[in-house]
Amino acid sequence: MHWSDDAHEALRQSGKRAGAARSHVIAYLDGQTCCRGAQEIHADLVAAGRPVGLASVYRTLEMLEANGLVQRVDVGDGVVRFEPAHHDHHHHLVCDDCGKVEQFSDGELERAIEEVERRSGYALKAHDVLLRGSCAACRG
Amino acid sequence: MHWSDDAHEALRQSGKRAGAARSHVIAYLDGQTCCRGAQEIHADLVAAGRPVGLASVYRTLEMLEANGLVQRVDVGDGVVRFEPAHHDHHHHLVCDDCGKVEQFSDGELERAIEEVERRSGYALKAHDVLLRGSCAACRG
DNA sequence: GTCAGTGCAAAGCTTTTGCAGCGCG
DNA sequence: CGCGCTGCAAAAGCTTTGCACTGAC
Repeated sequence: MHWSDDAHEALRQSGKRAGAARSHVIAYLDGQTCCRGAQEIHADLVAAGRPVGLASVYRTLEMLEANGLVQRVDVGDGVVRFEPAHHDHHHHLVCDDCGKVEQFSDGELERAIEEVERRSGYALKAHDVLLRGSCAACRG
Repeated sequence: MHWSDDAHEALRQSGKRAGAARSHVIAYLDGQTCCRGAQEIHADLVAAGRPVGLASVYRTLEMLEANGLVQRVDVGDGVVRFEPAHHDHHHHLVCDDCGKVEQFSDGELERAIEEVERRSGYALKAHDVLLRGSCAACRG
């Protein structure tokens, strides 16, 4: 069972119709390992010979986010990125020099966050951890 | 010793000149308890009868960030915020419903992050933790 | 056949940049 | 007095919105 199947099914059940643009965006996201921005998704799809309107990419991402199917990732460079809400929870490392974004995960960190969430008084829906610095390549 | 004194001193030592706009922005930030966006700073300064060009606010924030005097805070709403790089390290809780931003801090969380940083292979300069959800008021 | 989905283009925002002139050092 | 800081205005991105049309159901 792929994420794309879950996504299509969830949208169908919420009364949305399936169009070509949405299918292309969902298929594209399913093949990615980390977060992607709307412009990036649009450019890649056009390059792959699957022309999709930029507006449709934004609208699809908005819809996916509203249904909890993608998670918003903001690394602070003015571009909003999204990634499939997989089960393999992770966070991000950003290189301030070259802009590269990598992922990592850590159980101890998750436990600490859960504890904070419990005491916060908020009904929390998501959390993000962002580490910024210079990657090995840029340091050299 | 206020943060504003540190800021002025650090900028002076890095060969920058002091102008009215910069002084107003620094004084403003010194009186804030949490992060502020550039437009917000500009509007507040104008309202306070200290007219400052919006471009100067951006340029001052950029300069302060380059010198490590302010920390960038991005809560994912398309506005980049900044707050003085105080010694009291903290992170942020964002209410997705009303947009309110609060702060919190937790030693266990910091320890976990430090451990991840150590193993990352990056030369890390900063980290951020963002918790998103609904605050007590919006849940009611 | 209806109406949501799509694409294009225009508008809206925040942020950045160009440039003339003021003023700190 | 020179050069950096400032402010205005224009430009540059990313994102959103309006509108006519296509196509899913």
